[in-house]
Amino acid sequence: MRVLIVEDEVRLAATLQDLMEMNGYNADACHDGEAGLDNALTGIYDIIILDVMLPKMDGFTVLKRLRGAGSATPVLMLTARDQLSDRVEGLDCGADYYLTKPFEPQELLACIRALVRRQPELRNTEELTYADLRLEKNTFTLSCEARSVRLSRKEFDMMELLMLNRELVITKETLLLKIWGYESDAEDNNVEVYISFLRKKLDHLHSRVKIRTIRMVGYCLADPDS
Amino acid sequence: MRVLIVEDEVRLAATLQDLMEMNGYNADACHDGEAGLDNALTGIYDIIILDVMLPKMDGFTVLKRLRGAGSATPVLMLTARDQLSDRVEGLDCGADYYLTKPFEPQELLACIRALVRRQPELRNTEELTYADLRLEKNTFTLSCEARSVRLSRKEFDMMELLMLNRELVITKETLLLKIWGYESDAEDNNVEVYISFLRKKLDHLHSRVKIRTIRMVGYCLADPDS
DNA sequence: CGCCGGTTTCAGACATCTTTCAGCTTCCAG
DNA sequence: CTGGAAGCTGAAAGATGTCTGAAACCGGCG
Repeated sequence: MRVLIVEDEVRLAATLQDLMEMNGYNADACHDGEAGLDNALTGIYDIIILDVMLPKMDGFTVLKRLRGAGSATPVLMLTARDQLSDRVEGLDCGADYYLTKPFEPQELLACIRALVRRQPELRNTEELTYADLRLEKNTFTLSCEARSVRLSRKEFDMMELLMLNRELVITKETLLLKIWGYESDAEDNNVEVYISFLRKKLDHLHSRVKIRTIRMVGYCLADPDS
Repeated sequence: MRVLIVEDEVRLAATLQDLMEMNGYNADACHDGEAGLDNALTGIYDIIILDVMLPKMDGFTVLKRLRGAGSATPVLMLTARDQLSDRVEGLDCGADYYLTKPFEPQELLACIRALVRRQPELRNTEELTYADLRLEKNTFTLSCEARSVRLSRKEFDMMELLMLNRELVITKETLLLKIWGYESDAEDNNVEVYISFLRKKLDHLHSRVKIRTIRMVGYCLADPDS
């Protein structure tokens, strides 16, 4: 789960980023509207936290452009201004939630949980299942029948993406962006290595699920018995 | 678009109902938790506006039961209480938005628009069919009845062109240009080799579709049963 | 500091796709 | 009927993409 934070107060942005990461999200931050829009448009984020007052381009404009480009990523607007007209404008531009500073970390987290819950594909159930596999989100544990193994952070992220996509192919590019982030210099081989780790663990679990390679395209899960 | 209003202050409920109807929604109101839950469970509502303090069953309980019953209808919680713990509890029970009284009608309407705006994105399962064949674009898979084979990149490109052209003859030159590109030194024989690959795979699929050769011109698909 | 789990890097093995080529068949004109 | 052009196809070589074990790296922790 990857969160983009667009907030010009660098210290607050850093605090938010820490808060998110402490709670199991991957988070990137940027500090002006243009960068925010660019990053948001990559489409790799599941949630965007957007300040209203920003250098270069204000939050409303960012939001309008983002929606104009067809993105449906949930956006949580964050601002010191508490005017009614702002809130209405924010919501009508396509924001999904409006939180006014100062706010409690707990409230922000609750909002995010609420937004995530709304996205059917990302629904934050405690566990995710596919065929004979069960992925427990809170313990990073993958199990099959009685056996189970612990996954590392990146193994988990990758398995989660694969399980969410089910039999739909997911490209290496997408995996790279969603797991390593847009400003990482990781390359295809990193994905391959982690796919290999996961296959080893699937083997060890004696799961019937396989990770299928679609050459030149990407990967997807396959359940031979279905 | 049908809205359910669950609010014990009868006058406020009536006002809300009017507000909704003035804005093009159908709205029903009820005044205690039990009635609210019953109505909500009918599943006919697109949005539920839910007060927290209610006779017979409080709003949190209504919400929990509603979610417990598997309903995913967007819920906007409405209350005079502004305590952080309430807001967090409301959101974590499954509310989608939390509005505190007093609020402006405009804000309520904006929230509702924001909740309604969400719509599930369509799954992009692009496929191409011809007679008994199905070509899946995302997995490079060609199938016929229960059988299926994977195509390589060039096999896929060629099959796609043939299927797009249906019974229309496509020349070797076109195939060369479209598949190998303008400045490739591939020659006719490359096309022939790939046609041969495809024929082998069609055979293997037991498809009734044949690739017909038109001497000196090119190729096209043919379905003998049509 | 040294250990540890997690992550990244790298190189060689491996698999698959693509090209090439030679020998074959088919078609048709003379 | 015959020869040559056009088309087909199996095999092998060449190119490219993917897998994976091992080692290096790294940040946190005792």
